[in-house]
Amino acid sequence: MIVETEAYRGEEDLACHCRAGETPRTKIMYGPPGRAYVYFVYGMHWLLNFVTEKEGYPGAVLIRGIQPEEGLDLINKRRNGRPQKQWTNGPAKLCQAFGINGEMNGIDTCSENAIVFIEENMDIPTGLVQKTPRIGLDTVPEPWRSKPWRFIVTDLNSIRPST
DNA sequence: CCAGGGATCCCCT
DNA sequence: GGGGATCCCTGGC
Repeated sequence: MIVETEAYRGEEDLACHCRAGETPRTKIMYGPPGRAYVYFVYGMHWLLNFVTEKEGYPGAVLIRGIQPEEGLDLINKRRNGRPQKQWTNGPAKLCQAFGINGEMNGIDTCSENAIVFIEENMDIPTGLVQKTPRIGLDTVPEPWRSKPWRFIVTDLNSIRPST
């Protein structure tokens, strides 16, 4: 279950990779929605996004946190035996947990046999979704640094009782 | 518990 | 040539 996301939208959004226009790195974001945009940061981490805007207008949603429901043994192994709370509570952590890397960049997540896809599960009440500024934008000018385009599910226990 | 810094490399300037 | 949509370990308190 996806519990934390961030939105990046348009070349005018100076926090978005597309601020530099269409380049080999960003071209996926200019394509049709539903594709995976997977990129590499800090020399060691992969981050997963889903393209969200219509073809020709760049935009994507970064997946920053998930709650795993299946494959816990595999995730535990991939996360190197760390405490369960640290398995998928970060954009690079969940990519490691899912085995997501640059080979998945650009795949159509809506196609029949996509290895990365989103499955509709339940509606989360908007009252349980908190909005905050996006993370890691210390060098990004205003107003983009403060745009409340990060979304986190609060009070997870009211959706799914803790085990 | 929190703050600080190193790891490490692709892409853009 | 430099910075980055991060993570993890260390040291201090």
